[in-house]
Amino acid sequence: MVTIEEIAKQAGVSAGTVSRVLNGKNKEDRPAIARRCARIREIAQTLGYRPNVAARSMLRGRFGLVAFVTCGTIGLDWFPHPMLHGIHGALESADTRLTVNEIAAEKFEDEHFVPLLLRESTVDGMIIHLNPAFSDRIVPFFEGDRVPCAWVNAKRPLRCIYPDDFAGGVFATRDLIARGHKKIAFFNRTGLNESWHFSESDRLAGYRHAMEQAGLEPILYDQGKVPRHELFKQVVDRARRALTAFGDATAVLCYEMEEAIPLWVACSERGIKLPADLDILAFHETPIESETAIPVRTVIVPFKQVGIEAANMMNQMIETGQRELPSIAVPYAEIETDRPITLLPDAVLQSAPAGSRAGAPS
Amino acid sequence: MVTIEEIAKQAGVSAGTVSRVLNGKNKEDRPAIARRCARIREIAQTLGYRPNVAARSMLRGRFGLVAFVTCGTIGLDWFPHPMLHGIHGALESADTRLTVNEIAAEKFEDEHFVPLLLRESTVDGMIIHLNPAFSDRIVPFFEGDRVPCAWVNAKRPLRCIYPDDFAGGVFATRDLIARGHKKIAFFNRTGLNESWHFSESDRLAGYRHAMEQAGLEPILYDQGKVPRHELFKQVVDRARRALTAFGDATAVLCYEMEEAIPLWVACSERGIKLPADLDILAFHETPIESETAIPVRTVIVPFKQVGIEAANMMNQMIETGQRELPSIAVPYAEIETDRPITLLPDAVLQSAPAGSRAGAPS
DNA sequence: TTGTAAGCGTTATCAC
DNA sequence: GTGATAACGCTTACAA
Repeated sequence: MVTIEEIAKQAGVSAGTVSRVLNGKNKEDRPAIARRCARIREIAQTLGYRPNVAARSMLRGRFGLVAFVTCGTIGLDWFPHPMLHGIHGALESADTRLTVNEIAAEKFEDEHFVPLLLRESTVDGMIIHLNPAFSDRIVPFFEGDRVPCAWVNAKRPLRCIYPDDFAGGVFATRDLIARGHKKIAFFNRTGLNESWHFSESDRLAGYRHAMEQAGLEPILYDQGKVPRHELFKQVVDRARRALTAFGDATAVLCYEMEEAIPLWVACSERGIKLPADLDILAFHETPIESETAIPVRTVIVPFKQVGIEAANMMNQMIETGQRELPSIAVPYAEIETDRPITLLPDAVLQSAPAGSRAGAPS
Repeated sequence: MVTIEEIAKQAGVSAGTVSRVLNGKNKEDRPAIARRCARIREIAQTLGYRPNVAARSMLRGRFGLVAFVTCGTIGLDWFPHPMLHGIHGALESADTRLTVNEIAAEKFEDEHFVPLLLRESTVDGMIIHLNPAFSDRIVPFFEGDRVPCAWVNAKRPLRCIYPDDFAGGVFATRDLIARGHKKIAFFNRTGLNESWHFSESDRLAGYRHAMEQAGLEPILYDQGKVPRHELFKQVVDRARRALTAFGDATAVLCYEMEEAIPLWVACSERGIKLPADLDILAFHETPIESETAIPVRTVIVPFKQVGIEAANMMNQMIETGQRELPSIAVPYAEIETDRPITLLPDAVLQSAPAGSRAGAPS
């Protein structure tokens, strides 16, 4: 590895000087000096010098690294990909790196379990996605830590960033109303008095609110209490019953894609054409139609923005030391029919010319 | 932050001693010594000591960090989630951390572009997922680097780890044959002499091979050259034409989920019942039926295993300095109808008792 | 603007 | 088994 020392030797100056020049801490106002600085930079470039982050971290007392923690179980360690995207982008803008840590929640059953992430000191903060299927009891484990936490897709007064699902329910319902629908149903995942995640009851409440404001009658199907482990079984059966319950509705707002697709299956069994006979709108992180070719419109859950806000909050906590930041409900803004996938035409990319970057021959 | 120095002070020993004890480098064979060591550990525990990874890295000359690089463009920065899972798990077993770096491929059009990842020295290696939509010209950019690379889902002689799609095609076709089918079609994404990714031509070749070996006639639909940017458009139209071309086939093997769903749409338009009238089998990373409720069986692409092998290869490169490792084709092994989603019953998790881990009050 | 030197937290070496 | 001490690569007073 190329060190500052080597550059210093080649340039015939001291390490401190190289460091200062490379970090732009010299004015370089006189030509002779400017030339020398240029030479130093050139040598660094030629040698392929890259500052050693570990050394820098020690001085700064910061790692420049934030963890994205997903806390689920195998097969349930799901997180929305756009969220990762948002987090990554926002951290990058602050020259911060991102490390990903999957933690199987079962492991916490062993009370002595400490994840790798917390066994050593490596990160300045943690952005945590606690899978909705898990109990909140893991929360204090992380909240009690010395390293600051922000929580995505969770809803508590402090340090949480989540989609504003009540507003989302209103937003989606108003879209259907604006399209001229009067008989609009809502297809829930669980029973109407149950909720497997706050997003479910919030979207439903938003729907109810918007319907009431418009003087329309809510149309619902109450499937009673569905045990957690049954949630993803017999979905088509439930969709068939729901469709019957919805009667002459002309539009259905679905809690998620997992409701929309079985509903569409049920429709196609009965010869109901979409979207002509029934306008299905569903919440999902990416446009359902472009993923599945099924003609369903999608209310885009703003997970990317959630990620961005979370990363920004994290940066703020790190910069200021503040921990008591209020939570953020991120508004909904998009309804999409199709995602314009832009595949690049056959060859757009230039290969990077050799020597165009810091990395040099080994 | 708690340092070794503080522990040393409290314990009345030197820093070196604390380090040795905490790293288990003492035999601790005599009771007096064992007791002292225990006390040191206890103090560390109470103080919530965590070794500073940056300091450790400097000594070791290693970061204990590997990057997963996804090189695509917004909306195309896709990678299979199970792969991340596999990489994460295998790295964790080697006490190595994982950092994720998304790089928008367009940025390479600027020849001076250097991603954050390569501007500083932070990782011991890079596992790269180059989106199939991109040109291979980015390859030398990374391969020329000082930091070792492994490539996932790419196919070259060295340092690549990819699903063995030829064998996968054989595997899937034989499954259909074993189920008694004789008229088995293959539904390709592009024209038969085109291929947008090696997996497409390999699966097709595997299918052809297995059919031939069984003395069966391949049934294909050649859609001619589909321009890249048209690939994901008019998919249902193409599926309708394909279905017509397949004639009296009783089973169809699809290149991917994006083929299977439109095909199913086309079937349902014509009143063809699945799986009774037509047995659809498709390649995908996770079971299609549990994701979409559509009755299609899935040949699981072994991306998780690809991730595991990649991480292992990376570890080996780091350990041994070897760079000329031969590529690995990972075999197919699973066909699934449904994924058993195990949602935990309502409360399984114990909250971690305070003090059960290194982290202590701040 | 420069060189010198101290120091970040840890580990390894070497006498004791 | 222990305690000094040096070293890892870098930044930053401080004095020149």
